[in-house]
Amino acid sequence: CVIIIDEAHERTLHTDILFGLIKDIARFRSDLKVLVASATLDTERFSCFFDDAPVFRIPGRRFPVDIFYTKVRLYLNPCVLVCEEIEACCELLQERCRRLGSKIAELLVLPIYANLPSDMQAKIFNPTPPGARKVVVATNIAETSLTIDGIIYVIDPGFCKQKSYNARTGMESLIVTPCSRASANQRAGRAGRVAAGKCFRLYTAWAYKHEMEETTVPEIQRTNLGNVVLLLKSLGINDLIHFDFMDPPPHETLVLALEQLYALGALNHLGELTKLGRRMAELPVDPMLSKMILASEQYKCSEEVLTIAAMLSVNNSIFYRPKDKVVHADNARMNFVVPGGDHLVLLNVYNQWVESGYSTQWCYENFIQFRSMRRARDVRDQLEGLMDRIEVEVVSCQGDSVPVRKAVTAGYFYHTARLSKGGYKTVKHQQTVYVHPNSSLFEEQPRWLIYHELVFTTKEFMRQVIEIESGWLLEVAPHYYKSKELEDSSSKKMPRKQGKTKEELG
DNA sequence: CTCTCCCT
Repeated sequence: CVIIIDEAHERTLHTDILFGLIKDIARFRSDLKVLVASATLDTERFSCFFDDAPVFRIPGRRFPVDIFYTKVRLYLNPCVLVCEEIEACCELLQERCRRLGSKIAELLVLPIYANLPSDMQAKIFNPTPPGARKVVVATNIAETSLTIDGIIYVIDPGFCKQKSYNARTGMESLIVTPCSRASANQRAGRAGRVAAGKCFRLYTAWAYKHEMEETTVPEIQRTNLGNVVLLLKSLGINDLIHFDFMDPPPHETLVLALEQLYALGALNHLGELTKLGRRMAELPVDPMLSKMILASEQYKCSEEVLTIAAMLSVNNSIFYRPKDKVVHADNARMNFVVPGGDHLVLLNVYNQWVESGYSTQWCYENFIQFRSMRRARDVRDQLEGLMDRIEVEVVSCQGDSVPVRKAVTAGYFYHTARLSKGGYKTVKHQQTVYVHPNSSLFEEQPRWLIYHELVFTTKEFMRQVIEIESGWLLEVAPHYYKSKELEDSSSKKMPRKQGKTKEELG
């Protein structure tokens, strides 16, 4: 039996988990052969992790790429770095071309990024007309995920946008950071696929050598580990603090994940998986989402909650808002607003799309991204298929929003915010947070809110919020909230302290 | 008063 782990250098969350599991299994399976394939040269790390496994070097078939550095660090126009980098950069280039007029040959400027509608993505593959040149302005989608034929020159600004996770506050953010040398080399390599090429790095040779990290920080060290911990527990791995990770995640991240799973009732006070936890682990989604789906059984609204879970899983890419049609797009979006909050708006969008017969035209007319809807439908189908296994009957609450909001509360009570004089504060950490301006509740400002996620961009924003009543918190999580902590007159609103230490839970 | 690196 042979297991191959390909693209190991990408160090995704899942390959890293696989490393740990396979190393463990290989110890008592002498018939098992493991082959780890990596495109980078840091083979020693992999070899060392797998008990000094032998290394084979397979030469690649690539053309040479000349690399040029600048004398000083060059930055793209600052506005390009601050917001909507790809679109802004395209506009900048096009404006320069207009000013040069007939002095230069025609230059096609084309953007590419994952959330760009597919028909616009397809343009980068069209053959360039004779005499013209093509510039593709890309995110790191072009670094790994797709290959564009005929690229001879690469310009590398030396930055990337990376997700980072703060386990103390449970907040994630996208931060522009210098990329690693491995990433820079991957980018340069894109110039040498069809012929000898050139790569222009907008930074100095010194910066490359001394300032950049050798490799990118693996995803496992900068993400929420809730579902990883639940998965490992369900596989019978109890001592996560001592699990053999190639690069262990921050201790606080593991502790927070354990703490949240305990609060959700997925783990008992010994850190063992409960019956509820076992059912939660059957669903390939984050623990809170999983708990929300399981709670929908009690409130007889699984039909609606499955849709909401699916819509929440396609991150913020449902509504299409092109720059030149902002007013139209915002009007279209307003037409979907229903009372109660964003989850119910998403439910409304999905249901109307179902009524349209899953129509592409309907999406186009309503400024909805078809690709995201199709993805939501796939996720929903997959989740619905698992309902049997976790013994949840698929039923509808027929338009009543209370059961739906209670089910959301049952999964997300950890994400409660309360309106006070200074604005919203999280109940857990008394952290000041803001309703995202895209939210349907942006102007309403209800007293009690549950947020789906907390993201830092220009401020600490709650994205996807739903209005709740404080009494529901007691109903769905009596073990977590005590009634007097929710009284309006009380000045301190703290959840009950959890007496479990990491040792007990780990 | 926003603003999306990538994938499951």
